[in-house]
Amino acid sequence: MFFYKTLHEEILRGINESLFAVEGNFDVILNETKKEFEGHVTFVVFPLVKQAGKSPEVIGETLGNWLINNSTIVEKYNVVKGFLNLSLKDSFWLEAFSKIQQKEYFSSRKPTGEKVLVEYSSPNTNKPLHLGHIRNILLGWSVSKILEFEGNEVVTTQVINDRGIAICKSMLAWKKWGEGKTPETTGIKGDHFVGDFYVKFEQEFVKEYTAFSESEEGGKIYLGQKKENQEKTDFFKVFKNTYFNEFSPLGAEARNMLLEWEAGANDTIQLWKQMNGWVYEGFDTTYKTLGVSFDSVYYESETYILGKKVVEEGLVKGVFYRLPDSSVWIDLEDAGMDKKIVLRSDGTSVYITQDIGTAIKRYEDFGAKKMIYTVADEQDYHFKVLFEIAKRLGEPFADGLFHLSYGMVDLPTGKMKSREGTVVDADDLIAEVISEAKLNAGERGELAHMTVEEQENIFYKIGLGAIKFFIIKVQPQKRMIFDPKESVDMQGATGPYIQNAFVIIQSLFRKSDSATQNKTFMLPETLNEGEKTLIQLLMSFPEVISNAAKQYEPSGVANYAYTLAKEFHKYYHETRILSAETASLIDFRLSLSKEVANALQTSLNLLGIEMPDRM
RNA sequence: GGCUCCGUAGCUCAGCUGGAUAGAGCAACUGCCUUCUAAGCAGUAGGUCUCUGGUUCGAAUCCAGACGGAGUCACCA
Repeated sequence: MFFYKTLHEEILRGINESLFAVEGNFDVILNETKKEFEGHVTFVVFPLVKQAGKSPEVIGETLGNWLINNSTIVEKYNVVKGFLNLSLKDSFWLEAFSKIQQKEYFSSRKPTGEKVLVEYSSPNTNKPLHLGHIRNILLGWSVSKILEFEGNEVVTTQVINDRGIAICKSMLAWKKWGEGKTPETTGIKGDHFVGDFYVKFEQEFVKEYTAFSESEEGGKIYLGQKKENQEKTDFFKVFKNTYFNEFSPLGAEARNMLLEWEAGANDTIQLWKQMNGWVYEGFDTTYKTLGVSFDSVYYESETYILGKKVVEEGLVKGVFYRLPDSSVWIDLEDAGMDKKIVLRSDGTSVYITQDIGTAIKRYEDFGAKKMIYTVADEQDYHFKVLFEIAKRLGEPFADGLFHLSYGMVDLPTGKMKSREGTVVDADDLIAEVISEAKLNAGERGELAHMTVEEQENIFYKIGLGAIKFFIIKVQPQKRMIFDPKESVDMQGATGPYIQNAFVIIQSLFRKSDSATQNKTFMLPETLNEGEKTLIQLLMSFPEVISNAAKQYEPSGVANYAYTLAKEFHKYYHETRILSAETASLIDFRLSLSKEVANALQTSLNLLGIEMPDRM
């Protein structure tokens, strides 16, 4: 609120001189005046009532009067109940505007010297990315951009779950039914290709399981193990996992493959590398389309051993303890959590062990004392435990760990379920929203003169702007309902609405007389309310970004950009810009528009959204 | 059951470091393109901010409890 520093001081002086002596540091809190009242800034006088010994109205009048006579900024005031509404002089707005025009205003802040690592995406390699990943990726990316803007040195990273039974299922299915096909020979994107074999495995497994449940052997098991009054279909719903592990030939083959992988069997490792390679190619395409990138990547197949050494050291320090069956634990009950296993009795590591190891490895690699994990809220407890363990191990980064938790994405029909085929695929969604942008643009005809390539680029920016804004405007901690129909909508509070405000401004500059552009203009003597509102919004830009950085929360930036775009649309409608009364007024309005465009573009860039020049 | 998160208009969401008569968008209805891009603007209608208590001059916002929804409490990840 550095624009209001002088006003703060003046109000404080006013209280001292017209009401009573202020003791200590009294906090003058200013609010923006609500639209339905006259004024720009409101000072609430209720907190002064007791000390002043006067009614709120009298205090407001007294202070307002004092400001009229002594303030360099306040032009008018009015008092409504305990609210002192202040109208500020045009000179104040113009001075503020000249600060906004300085180059640094929309550039990233001076380096803080702080290094921050941001983890996001972190998928499994057995299926393509879906809507849930998109929310994760957009959040993580946006937070990394915002932190970077605030002067932090940011390292983006992910840890890929590239091992385990899931990928073995895909591998087995490909081996059995793949007929040597590849993404190249089929023209299917690599991650989808591998995902299709995962689905194929499940289909074959279900066939096998159905046959089993109808067989004589299955019948015996049902009769022998069923609970009282349990229907056969209900029993076999629950029994599926046990069947996979204890009876299924396919299950046995898949598990055998996992054992071979762990033993380092050559053929299996080759196949594993081959299939994961296809998946990574597919992921890379999607990441590229989404406009995100990673400075580093960790693989669970490499990091899962890392934690073990740490556990051994922690045992010596007494942070962990070993049970007779040789499993290793940590007792977090005094911190309000449970006991947690960190090494299995067979000496292998569990999920959290890897995470401890990975965190330490990352600290060795990058020396970032702040690490942010973008992971869905189903893992809230996991990260609470992880961070507590880091603390007890005395890791230097333990206090800088943050779980950027976000709610799951639901569909209007309910939860996304891969088994029921209701998962929204990332690539499909992106394609859909781009073609919707194309459809809309076709109706408008603004782009008719451009080459196909230029047009495609614009549809892409608009489509991605729509989807990204739609997801990022919702606060992370809230579960969100994703309506595919709404997400491709480009009217109202959407990415394209904001892009449109930007595009209109670009058009103004194209149409304005180039001789008058960027010339130093005479400041107009009077500003209209729309101009003051825009300047006031531009003034709050730094605060919006720094709040987003402090809270690791980009939704405020999205909402800010929308508010600003809305005010601009309104201003544009009410105020003539290119045909203003004087040349200098034209210049001023163009300059103001330009700063609005800067604010919109900078804000949306921090959300990973690009601006088209036309649409 | 313990813990965590969520509950605001028909729907999707803002507002939450306490301030005025709780705001947008969508959907519905009315106007506005011979004037700078109508992906726009203006308007009508829509509310017991889940409920109950507490703190306060003042509570959607803070605290406690209840109700409803979700998640989690694995030698899964």
